[in-house]
Amino acid sequence: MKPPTIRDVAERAGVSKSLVSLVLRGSDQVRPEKRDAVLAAVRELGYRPNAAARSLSERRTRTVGVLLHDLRNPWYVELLDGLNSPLHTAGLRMLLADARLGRRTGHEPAEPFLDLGVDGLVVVGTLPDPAALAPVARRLPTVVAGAREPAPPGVDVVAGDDEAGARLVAEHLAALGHRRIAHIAGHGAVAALRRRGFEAAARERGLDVVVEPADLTEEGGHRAAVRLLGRPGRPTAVFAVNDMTAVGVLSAAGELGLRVPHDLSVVGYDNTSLARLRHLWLTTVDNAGHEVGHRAARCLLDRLEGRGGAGRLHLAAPALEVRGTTGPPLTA
Amino acid sequence: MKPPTIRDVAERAGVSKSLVSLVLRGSDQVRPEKRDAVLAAVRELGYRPNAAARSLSERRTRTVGVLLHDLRNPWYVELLDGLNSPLHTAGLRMLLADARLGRRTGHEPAEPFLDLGVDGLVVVGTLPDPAALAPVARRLPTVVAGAREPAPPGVDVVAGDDEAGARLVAEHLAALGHRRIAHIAGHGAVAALRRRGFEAAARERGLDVVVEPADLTEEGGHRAAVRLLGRPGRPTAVFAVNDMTAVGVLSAAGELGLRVPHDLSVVGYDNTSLARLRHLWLTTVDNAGHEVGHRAARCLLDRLEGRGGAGRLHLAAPALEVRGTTGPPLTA
DNA sequence: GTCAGGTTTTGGACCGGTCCAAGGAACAGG
DNA sequence: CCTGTTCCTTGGACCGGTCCAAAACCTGAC
Repeated sequence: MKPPTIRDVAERAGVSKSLVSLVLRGSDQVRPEKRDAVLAAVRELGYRPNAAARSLSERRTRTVGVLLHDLRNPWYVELLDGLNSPLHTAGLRMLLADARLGRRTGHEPAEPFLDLGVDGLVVVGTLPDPAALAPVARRLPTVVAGAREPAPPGVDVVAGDDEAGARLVAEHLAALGHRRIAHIAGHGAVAALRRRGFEAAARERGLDVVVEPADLTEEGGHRAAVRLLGRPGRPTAVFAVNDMTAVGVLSAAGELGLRVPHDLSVVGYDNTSLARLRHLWLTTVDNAGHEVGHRAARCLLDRLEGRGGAGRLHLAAPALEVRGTTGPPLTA
Repeated sequence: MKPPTIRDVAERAGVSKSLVSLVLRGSDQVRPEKRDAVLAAVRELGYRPNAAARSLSERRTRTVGVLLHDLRNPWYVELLDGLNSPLHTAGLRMLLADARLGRRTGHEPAEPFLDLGVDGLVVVGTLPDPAALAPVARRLPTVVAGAREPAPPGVDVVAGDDEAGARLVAEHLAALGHRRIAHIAGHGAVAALRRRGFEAAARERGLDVVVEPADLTEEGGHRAAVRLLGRPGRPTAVFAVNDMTAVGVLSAAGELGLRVPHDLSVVGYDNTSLARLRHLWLTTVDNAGHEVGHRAARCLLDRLEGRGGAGRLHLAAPALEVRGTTGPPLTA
């Protein structure tokens, strides 16, 4: 009835439990005939190693915790995919948790991971309270992926190069002939970088930039766009801090009777599935989520192998994804 | 250097490790002064129980595995939320895995959970291979949430009542005065139920129903809509099998010069965040994801407490969410 | 036939908890 | 003061693996 243990296997194969353990861990110090006997017994009994026992004695779990900022934001999906394959080939499994789901309980979101004894931690996106990460990072190899907030010492940060991505947008709009452009800005470190890159590149090209703050929602984008487009001397192009906000701009434009891209060009950021909807077909910036995930995994693996050192910053090159919401300005 | 164990705490508090264990498990058989001494020692040493050791000796992990069909489909987010709170109050943690991420390796997706020794399993959405669930379900209390495929014996199924939801749509369109309506159908058990409920309710009201097959993507919805709306005698309303498909219908309508809802009413299903975008503002059916998750959690908890029995089917009542894409037909 | 040297195999300690039977303390009644 | 209870504590076995030092087994050489 009870699942078989290594000792049951040993008895069946007529060897000691130590030998079974050796075989299961792939030692080459075992005579082939014994190995076969053990493997046969394993098969016959349907033996599965007990992960709890193993991690108890090995003092590691072969598991890394992945703390997601918010499952509702789908931009991280690609990142997870990139994270998964290097970890998997290294024999590590991923364990996901949503920082928001746990928050209600008042606990520090990474705590379950600490209790579970994961070997490492990947934080995806911006945490509600980045400072809370420090005590965890002291005990656990930690990598932050997709956020740019200042990280505790010894933590690697991997992210897309938001400043460069925003410059791509400015260059694209300038090349189309836009002279008067707006940026709908957000809060947080990532948004600040996007704004900075965009403003710098636009100014270098002598463009007029007006910045309007918003939160990172569709609603916020809509409100900001209404303010922006209702004023005299309205811009011919808008760069929104993310795709969600850009969708808000699109709906505001529609309500104001502006056709996109004829009367107004709109650019988002993140290349979420939203932007790929043919109904929206939003020009946006792809921030190389897969690449970010891949490099975050490599960073973590490095640290797990003992190569510690100070936290480094890795940036992946973003790419402009030109779709249907940008074109030359009306006056050009 | 090493994290403190229960024995370190015992030594510090001047008691035996057994007493520490009693205190930590909240026994009332302990004299208050000893309890305080133990708790103080725990605090001073920063002791955290070792989950691996605990599950090894308790023979359970206080963890349930949640197997997601596909992280890219966001409809399950609400469901997860509903799942989380009952489990959390029962002292169980959730462990997420994506069936697609692991599939590449050729392994059965629930296997990592088996090795990890989770106490129960929640399968969210339709699995690539439902039959693969049977061997797992024999070993583990299992609940399927949000799918309607036939489940192995002893597995509870919790889902929204898709047939009833689809009836709501038919009633809504009939009440608006539509007489000639179309359904864009999908594959799978859920899609079949939606189609059945819709057709039955429409026929009862003497409506003309034409059904067009599609896959469950935006692209598929678009193509189906083009076929449907290009023919003579086109319907005045379209009920799409899900929101994604409905968005495809919207874009097709736009390209054909049909205004929504003036020339064409469109209804989706799932009430995803997509439908809530004011740019789309899609009339849709909310399938009570939170409720489904909640009831799935209760089912699992019941089974964990030994109340086994045959698998039951629980249906949650869906609700129509009327937004901007439905209205009276032109001819009415 | 014995022995050195290498290869396989094994028993037992250990990882950090839980659990239980038995031991000790305290207190009431005789 | 002794005894029987009740209440609190404790030592030690156990969960199912890993790991290591020592034992057992070979092999070829002398």
